[in-house]
Amino acid sequence: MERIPPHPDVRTVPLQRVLEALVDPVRRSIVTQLCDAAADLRCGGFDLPVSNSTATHHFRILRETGLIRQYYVGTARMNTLRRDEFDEAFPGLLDAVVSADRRSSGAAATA
Amino acid sequence: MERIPPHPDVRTVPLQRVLEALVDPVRRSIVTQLCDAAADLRCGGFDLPVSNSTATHHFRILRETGLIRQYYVGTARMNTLRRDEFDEAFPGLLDAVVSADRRSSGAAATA
DNA sequence: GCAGAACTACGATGGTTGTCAAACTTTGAT
DNA sequence: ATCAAAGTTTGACAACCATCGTAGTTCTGC
Repeated sequence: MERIPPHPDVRTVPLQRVLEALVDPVRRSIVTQLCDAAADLRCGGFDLPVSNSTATHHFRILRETGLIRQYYVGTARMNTLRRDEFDEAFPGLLDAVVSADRRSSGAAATA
Repeated sequence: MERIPPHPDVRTVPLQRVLEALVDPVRRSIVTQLCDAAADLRCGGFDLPVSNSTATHHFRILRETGLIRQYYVGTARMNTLRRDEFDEAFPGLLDAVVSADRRSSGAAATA
């Protein structure tokens, strides 16, 4: 039996849904961390300021928005960024958001 | 006496604020219409599905986010897109959002 | 000066949503 | 078989925000 609900076709996801997904700082942090990571990450492998149940909620929204793909490895739920598919559906958006997010988060020394 | 509150320096506006501004469909419609318009538009010149007072609310948020600049001409409040400044602060973001928005709104015939 | 046009400001309200704790499920190891 | 680990699900709660109507402000024209 499948433990993970089906992933949507990103091209059918409306822009509204995408922006609603990316407007939340926690979800944006997930996306950014996934973008910076060399490999896929399990849910518990993220640095998040919320409880487990809240994190689950955010992962679900990202999955339903078509931003991430989830799959199980043992008891660990892995997450991968659906970059290519998403870029095709929303060209330039992920790059712009993630880049701006990195500037914001890593804003410390500009000298 | 100034009738319009001061406009922020776009570079000081956090990404969070920008996304919160762009996530609202009415505000995104304002930005898109402004993008498509040849000249500046007065508040009453937009095609919006909300009351006047609500529209004012949205214009204020866009101004405070640094996306639009407002100025009076008689009794008419004019609006202009701060494209260059915004693009410098958030490269690629406006383009990605407006492009995707146009695809969504104008989605009718693909034949 | 007065009327009207064009917006804005002010409360008030309703719906949405991010948050948590507690209980549950599934898998892997002992 | 049992136990722990890793997440999920459910229900409840609080905060935020888009929306509206009404009243107010500023300018133009007569």
